[in-house]
Amino acid sequence: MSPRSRAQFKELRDASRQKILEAALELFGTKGYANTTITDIVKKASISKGLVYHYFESKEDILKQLVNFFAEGGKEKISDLMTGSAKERLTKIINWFFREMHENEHQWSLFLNLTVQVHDFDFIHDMATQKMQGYVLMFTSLFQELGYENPEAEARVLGALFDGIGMQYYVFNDENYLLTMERILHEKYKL
Amino acid sequence: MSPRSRAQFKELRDASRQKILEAALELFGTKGYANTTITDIVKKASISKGLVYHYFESKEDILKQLVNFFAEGGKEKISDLMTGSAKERLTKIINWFFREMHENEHQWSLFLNLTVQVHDFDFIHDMATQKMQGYVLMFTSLFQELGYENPEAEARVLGALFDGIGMQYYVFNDENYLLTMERILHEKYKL
Amino acid sequence: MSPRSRAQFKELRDASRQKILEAALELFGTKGYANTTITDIVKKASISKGLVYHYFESKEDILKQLVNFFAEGGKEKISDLMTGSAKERLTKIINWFFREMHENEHQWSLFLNLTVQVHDFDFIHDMATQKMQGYVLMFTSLFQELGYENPEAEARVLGALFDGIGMQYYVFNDENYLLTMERILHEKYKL
Amino acid sequence: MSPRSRAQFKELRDASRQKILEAALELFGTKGYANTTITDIVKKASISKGLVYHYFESKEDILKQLVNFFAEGGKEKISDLMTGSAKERLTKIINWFFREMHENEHQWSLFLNLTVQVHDFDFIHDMATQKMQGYVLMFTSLFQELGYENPEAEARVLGALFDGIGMQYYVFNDENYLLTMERILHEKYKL
DNA sequence: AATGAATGAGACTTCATTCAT
DNA sequence: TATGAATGAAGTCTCATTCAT
Repeated sequence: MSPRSRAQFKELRDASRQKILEAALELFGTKGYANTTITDIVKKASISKGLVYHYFESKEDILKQLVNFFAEGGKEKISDLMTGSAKERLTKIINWFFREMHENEHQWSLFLNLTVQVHDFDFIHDMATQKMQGYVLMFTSLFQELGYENPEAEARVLGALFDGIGMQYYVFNDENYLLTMERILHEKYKL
Repeated sequence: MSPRSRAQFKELRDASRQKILEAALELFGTKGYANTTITDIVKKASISKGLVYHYFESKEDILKQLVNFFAEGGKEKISDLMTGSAKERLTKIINWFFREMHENEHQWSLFLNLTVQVHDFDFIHDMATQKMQGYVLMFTSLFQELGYENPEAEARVLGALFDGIGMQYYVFNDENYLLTMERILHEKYKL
Repeated sequence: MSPRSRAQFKELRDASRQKILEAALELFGTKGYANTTITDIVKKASISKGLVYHYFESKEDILKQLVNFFAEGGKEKISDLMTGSAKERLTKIINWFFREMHENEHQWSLFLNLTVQVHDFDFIHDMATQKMQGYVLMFTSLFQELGYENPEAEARVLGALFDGIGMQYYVFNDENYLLTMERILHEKYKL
Repeated sequence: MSPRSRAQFKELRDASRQKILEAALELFGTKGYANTTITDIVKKASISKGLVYHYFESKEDILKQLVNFFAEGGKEKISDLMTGSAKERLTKIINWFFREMHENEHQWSLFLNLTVQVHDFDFIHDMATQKMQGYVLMFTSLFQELGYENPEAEARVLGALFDGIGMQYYVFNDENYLLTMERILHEKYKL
């Protein structure tokens, strides 16, 4: 596991809550939500079964809180990237994407899992839709500043690329794939 | 009375098998494999529970046979696309991708689902890896013929784009998204 | 399989009925009644499932007819043994027991199986009880003629011995065990 | 409130495990393993279905643990019988056999059942074979000490007799049968 | 805040039996 | 007499959740 995801929940006051979320993140991300049992989580977190239901209403509630946590955190991180020239910002965004992908593997594979199960959880569907649309808007204005002829088209391409790269990384599970694609994107956008 | 003829029995068998596979495809594709129960399949196919096990060894066997069926079918279609000039072939491939996406929604969402559950089923992992690598090789030689400076990079981009577009279509569930992206790709590759 | 059990059902008119009973005998005897499925029987008999229910009302009915068949047959054989001097008769009976044991393995292991499931099938319980009591009576008069001090006691011992030997043969599954025990019984009764 | 203490939990566990094993013993013994359902056990033990799987991995595991439990217990008892003169020991063994038969009916009928299903469970076959051979060895040296002409033959006879008597008791289900046979054995061996 | 035993709905699967021809 | 597809009740087992302390 990467150093960052280890510490992701530090800000939470309760140690048990932290441990549950950490365990759930890794398990949901690797085995999938449906294939992860409360017992799995409990074992990995080294706490008792009952305690889970002290902090969370249900299994789905763990998922919700997990998603909310990252959704909140995501916003902050993204806004950090929005300073500097258009070129600098694009560079930052692309670098950020690959760094996140690499360092917070579980988080991203969880999101991939959830996205696919989008129709089972309304809150996921809403979040995913909003996020994707947000990215497109952001990228559009970026490519506009960079003088691209069809900025929205390029924004949509980049959005789809991010998703596609995430997916292929998940399947290949090969760090070199990430490095290759990062280089390719840098060249593509002349960064 | 004399028993049914061989042909009659085969008809019955094929019809039932077909009903089961069709129901399973739609359900696995929309709800995901894990969230689909045999009872769901049985209800949608309007048959009895026992009959499923007359034709399939297990729930996983239904999945395997579904995947095999499409994997076989897919090969033929793809080879049809490999004639004509490089530009024609690229056009055909892109058109084929969007048409398939649109017409065989359930099949593609099933593949998406499975790809994400790649680590649960070995046969899926193997198939997905091979398929992705196959596409990259095919696209690479295509872009080479088209005189692209870095054909492999462009091939990887297109491969990732297909996956990414598939994913976003799955989430948005909006036909316009497909139309938009198809137009964008045509412009991007000047087709 | 022994030559005799192959031909056991020859006297039945219907070939299919014969095949079903033969298959059921072997399967019930080796795997037990509960662990044998109609499909098992059908496969071994090379007939169709439906046909079983043409000849037999139910799975239990197959068992009943099987048991009846041997119960009837058994009576005849036994009465053949009841001629000659007491010593000759005892010799014949003991020889008969070991020969049957050896040649009609399936039949005897079926009876062993059934005896143990005596409480599930009333007709078995009745038959087993009667058979055992019949043997004791027969043996008693035999040992009386032979001048044994306590003929009934010796009869009960021999009855229990037959059952015990049958059981141990079933467990050991070793022909030498039968030979050894036959010799021992001959010596014991000075035959 | 504070959680239950270790000791309290252990008490709960032991009580439940005990209830399940007791119920299973009686049911497996009377109806047979195959004819006993988990629901039967659960009803007799007045617990929930899920709890069975909290303590046992599977239905077969219940059987295994039952058998192990008695196999362990059996060893101790047997060794208690091996003191004193040869005549005393034989007396003790025979008395022990009939007492056990009478007092632990369910256990012995379970063993009878299992012995007959010997070919379905490897661990049963091994146990049964070993046990039978062990008895023969023990009885042989005993009859040797007692000066019998052919001690091994007599040992085999007694071994088979025990099995046979057990079987007949199971069928007749009559206490008088046991009393009769016990008297007969005492006379037979002049105890 | 914490434990882990206990519950029960529901999942997958099996199989004796029936049905249509 | 014969076939084999079709049924559905019932079996084993899983697991999110609750309960008692």
